[in-house]
Amino acid sequence: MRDTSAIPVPKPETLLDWYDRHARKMPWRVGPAERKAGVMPDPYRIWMSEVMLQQTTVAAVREYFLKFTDKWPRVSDLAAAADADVMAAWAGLGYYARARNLLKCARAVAADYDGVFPQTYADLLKLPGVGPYTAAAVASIAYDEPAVVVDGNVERVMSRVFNVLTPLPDAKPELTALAASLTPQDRPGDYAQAVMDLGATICTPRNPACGLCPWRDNCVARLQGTPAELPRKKPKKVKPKRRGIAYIARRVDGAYLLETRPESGLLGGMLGWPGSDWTESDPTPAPPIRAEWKTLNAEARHTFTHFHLSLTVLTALVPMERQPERGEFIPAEEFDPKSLPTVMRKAYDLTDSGRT
DNA sequence: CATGCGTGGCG
DNA sequence: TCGCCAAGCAT
Repeated sequence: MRDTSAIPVPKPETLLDWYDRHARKMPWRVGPAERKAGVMPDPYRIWMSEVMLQQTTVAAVREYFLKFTDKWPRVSDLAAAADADVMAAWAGLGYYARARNLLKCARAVAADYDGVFPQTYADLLKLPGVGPYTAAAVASIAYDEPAVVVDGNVERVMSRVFNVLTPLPDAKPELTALAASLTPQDRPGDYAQAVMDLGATICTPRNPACGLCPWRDNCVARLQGTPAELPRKKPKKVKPKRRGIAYIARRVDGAYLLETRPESGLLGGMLGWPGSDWTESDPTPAPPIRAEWKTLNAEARHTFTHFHLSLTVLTALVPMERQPERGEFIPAEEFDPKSLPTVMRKAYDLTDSGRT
């Protein structure tokens, strides 16, 4: 193996210089030039963006961020919102516990902190839906506290620069310590965003653009010729296949029979079609209302984090006076398929109404 | 502490 | 078509 002991440890200043020239523009971001001029970001908007960005791409977050901050410009506005409105606005973004915690957090800030976000890592960490990453990101970006920000980008950059061969998640403490060793006292917020920009645009999972990297002469994995092999990860489990039945009942006045799912668990708190459990064996029929159910030809296919789902969709037209055993009828003018989680919208899209 | 928890894009 | 992946958190 090549002797890498002579490779200099990377300097945060080098990355910050790169960030000054290449920072990506985002709706929630205060750019490096503005930031140097003394402009501070709105903690509410930083927190909102960070929660949305948890395990989610910038491209997907953009429109949701604009929608949320337009509807609810301040944390007090969000705190006063109805649960169903927030869940409906979040529909399609995934990981719905984030939306429930977002609202809980806004209400906690309004009630316990007089509508002003706490300003330290330690206090931020107490908020619902705010873990080590988000607390550090808000503390550093919104308040310039030199907190140690460790997300997937940072893990990837650190594992390559320092050639960490331990697979994740075991490597997490080591990578966190390495990240801490580089976190500067000066401009910690810009530095945190710089590492994430580097990971997103240069130090990418596949085909990293090492030639353009400001730390190219400090990266042990690059000097070894193996940056794309890092970080190593423990093998994942295979996703089982499950099946289920969804019942889409439309009343003659156009109202749809829907139900709000339980607060916890899969798609918790979201609106959905009544149906069977989703199981690996044959699903047990469970029609929510007496009707002449017709099975659609196509099935709705969807993959969740930990299983594949194939959903058989049944439809029926029911008379006004018929009472459902589960769920409630939502008037046609209040029904918007965009307020459904994606699997439920896919089922709707298979119906005659959904295709028109 | 391993597991549950979405979605869309990309190679 | 398919596995991997993206600014993680709660339990």
